[in-house]
Amino acid sequence: MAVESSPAEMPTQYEPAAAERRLYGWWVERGFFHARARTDRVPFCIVLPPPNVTGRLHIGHALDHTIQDVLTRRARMQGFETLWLPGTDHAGIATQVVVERQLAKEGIDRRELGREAFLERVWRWKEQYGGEIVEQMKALGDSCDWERLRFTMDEGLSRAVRVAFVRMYEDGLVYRGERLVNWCPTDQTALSDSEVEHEEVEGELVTFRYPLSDGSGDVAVATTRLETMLGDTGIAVHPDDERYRDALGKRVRHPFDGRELPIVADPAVDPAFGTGAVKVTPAHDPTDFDIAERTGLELMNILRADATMADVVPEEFRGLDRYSARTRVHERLKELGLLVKEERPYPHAVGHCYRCHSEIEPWLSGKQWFVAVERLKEPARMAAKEGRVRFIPDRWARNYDEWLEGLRDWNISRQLWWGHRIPVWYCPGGHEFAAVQDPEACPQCGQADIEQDPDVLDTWFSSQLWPFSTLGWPDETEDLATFYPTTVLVTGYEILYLWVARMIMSGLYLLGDVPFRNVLIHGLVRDARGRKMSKSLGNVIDPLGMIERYGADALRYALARMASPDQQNLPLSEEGIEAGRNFANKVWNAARLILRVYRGGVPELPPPERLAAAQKWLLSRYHGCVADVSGALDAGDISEAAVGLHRFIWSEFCDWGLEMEKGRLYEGTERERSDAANVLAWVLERTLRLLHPIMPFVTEEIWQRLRVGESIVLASWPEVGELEEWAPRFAEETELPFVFAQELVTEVRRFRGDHGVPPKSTIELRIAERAPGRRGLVGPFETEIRRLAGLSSISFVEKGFAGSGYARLLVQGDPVLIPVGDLFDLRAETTRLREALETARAEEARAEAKLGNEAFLAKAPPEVVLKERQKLERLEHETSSLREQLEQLEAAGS
RNA sequence: GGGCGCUUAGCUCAGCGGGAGAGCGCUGCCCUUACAAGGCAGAGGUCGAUGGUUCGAAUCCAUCAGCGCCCACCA
Repeated sequence: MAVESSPAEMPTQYEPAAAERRLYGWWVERGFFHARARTDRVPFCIVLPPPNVTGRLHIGHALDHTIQDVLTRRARMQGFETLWLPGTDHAGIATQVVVERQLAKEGIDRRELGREAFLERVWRWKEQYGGEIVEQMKALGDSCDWERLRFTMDEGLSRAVRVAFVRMYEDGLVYRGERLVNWCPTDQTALSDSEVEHEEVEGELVTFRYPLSDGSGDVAVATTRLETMLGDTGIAVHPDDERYRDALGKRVRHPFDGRELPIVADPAVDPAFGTGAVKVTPAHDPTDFDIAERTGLELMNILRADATMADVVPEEFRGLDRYSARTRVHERLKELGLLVKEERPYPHAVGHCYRCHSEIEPWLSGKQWFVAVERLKEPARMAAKEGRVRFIPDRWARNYDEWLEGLRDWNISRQLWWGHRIPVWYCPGGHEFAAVQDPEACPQCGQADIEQDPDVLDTWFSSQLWPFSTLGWPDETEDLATFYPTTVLVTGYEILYLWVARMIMSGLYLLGDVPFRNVLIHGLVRDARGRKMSKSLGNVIDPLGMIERYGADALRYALARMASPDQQNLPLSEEGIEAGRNFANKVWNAARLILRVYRGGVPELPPPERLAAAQKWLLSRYHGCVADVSGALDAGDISEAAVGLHRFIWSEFCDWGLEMEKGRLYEGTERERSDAANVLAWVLERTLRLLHPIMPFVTEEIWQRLRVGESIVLASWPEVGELEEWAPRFAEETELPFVFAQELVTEVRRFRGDHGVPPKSTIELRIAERAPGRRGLVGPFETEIRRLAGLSSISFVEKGFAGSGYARLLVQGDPVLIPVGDLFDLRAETTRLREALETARAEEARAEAKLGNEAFLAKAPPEVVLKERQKLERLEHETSSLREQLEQLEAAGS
């Protein structure tokens, strides 16, 4: 799809919308993003953290995807066999809840519908909305291999889940047990520890008394969840607590149902806290559960699945929800005079459901499935310690390690319907077995009326297999052989434990190797759910709206610019995206200029002896840019790369590089024009390639107009070594003269501005040579200086030159004289020079003091001392010049 | 309760041992044939506080203050 339009047809403003759609479709059609498993190239692979199938792309995805696409596109240009594998997650709870809500609007409860009909509804929902996020990824420009698109409930991935489960089951790593679980009363399912978010709430701590049943007094206990006292089955004190020595073995009487609760001793009780006595509610508190196990206290489950009071509690509380029950218990204790103390507010952390945000109840929900993590965690810790998995930034490695160290068994059964059903069957004969294929009968006793476990697996159970299940595991596919372990995983830190750590454990266990060699962890964009952050920027930023308005490149640039690995919070504003849009437009217009003078084809650099100093300068700056960008990307610092490109393109290439070529381009000889055009096109073409991973569309759009190849997607990544031979020489040759030229031009422009001298009136400039060699400094850039500063001529005068009617500027200590005639008011300039003299003198004094310091001379490295000497020399030169100028001015003015 | 991070220009952040930087915002001038989504010039900071190490500290160390995040079964 070579672009046929000529430069003249390039509008003055870049228009992203049409270009993006056209280019993306063409890229996919040409198969540029498709990776081959049979390859001689070195593989590079990223698997996309699968977004929820029914989700919409939010700004957090946009960031995550931008980083991945930058790495992917660059790897492709570097010649790797590059695979970015996309896919979506069925997101068990999240999706089920959405569909349930949908049904609720129609007045239907999922239980009425039945499991199969309900699942049909979910699948229909998935078909309807499941593709949306894929389309949105395309709008962003994600260069995924769409031929490999996966979904966690695909046939292949479902089989991977079963194989993994069965293998772990048979290996004793998956077991079934009855323990307290984190129960969400709203979603009515168990959750793993990782799915519980602890948050501070302003609670209350209520202390009340249990009367001893022998009438010899009472025992005070405290709680933040007063309603749980209905399920108390004992009181515990520390075994060594003197205060309760006599109470041990006695009983207290429950004030509402008269049950007698034993007082037991357990070391888990902290005698220093509160009264030193703890009410024990084994069925509703993990610590209490453990105490009960050790001391033999009974379990009393007082909650129903929806967190209302069960029938075991006294009638007056029955059916109340937990909060009403709390109030009611409070009232009744007060009536009975058993309340001792109320502390309110009493801030403490309470677990909340990560999906619906209800308060979690520790609850006995019958038997649940668990993964025993003891044997999994050590290999995973070792892999990080030995560097087989590298975290970027590496401080996450420590968090990872400590999390694994404290990890407890993982509850994987969910009381949901949407998900991978647990592949375990039970037969009336009491046998239990796991199978990859649906069995017809019990393998032990042959009975046919077997029943499958009703629960489904935690979504993260399938997610943990993602880096290899997507590549074909458990089959030994070519994809798996080529691309596993993958190169890098890119993700936010919020799912480091939920997901990343588990992939490492399962990859090591099931395949014997880590799933990825690097984990690039980025910060969080202030997100769409309006989550905290006191300094909220206000409204949610919708990536798609931004793409429509400013273009995908603009959004990508804004995100890339923030994506520094060290940053945890990545604030994004619409102004930032606007800046991205402006940048794209800047590149576009630089290209417009060049395309007016460059005919297309592969640019060729003129031989070095034909290069103007300005061209050598530009080439050496370009060389620095390649090194910076490559270095930044190697270190995973997308931000650094984006900022470096912006600086080079805008402040160096456009502001000076292009401006300095205009003379040759518009007024030069035929050869000068052609050489200048080639140099500019050469730098532009390579710069586009450097920028392409971040801003794929505008770079392709321009690159094709340069007619250097089919697509920039397949172009090679610019070599740092390309100018290795010349760049240092160019830099050395041009650096000092360029800085002088730049300062001179700026000073003259400032002078024009301050005194209203219009750009069109040319100036005959004189430079008083104070030091030898100034002519040599001006020479290489003389024509450029004249053009940019609007000078008709530059001449040199002796240093004592004392003509009147001149304004006197100072450039690097050299007096620069601008003829201004008799009517010109020089007072402003005089003031300016005075101020300049003052600062220069202050700096001079500082340098003198430093060089007069013996310790400095003795201990500072020689190059620092040398630098300081040069600085002092320069300042001396400058102050004496300034004094002289002032004298001249005063003489002329008087 | 444990751990991590942040505090630099009005805003958002780079710099992490040797002369305070960027983007946006602000001020002035300019529709100069690449770009007004632009050009040119400019204003603006005792680098959170205190103490220490050092010839030299925004940069290293300690303490403190404020902010944020992660982890955590103290009623």
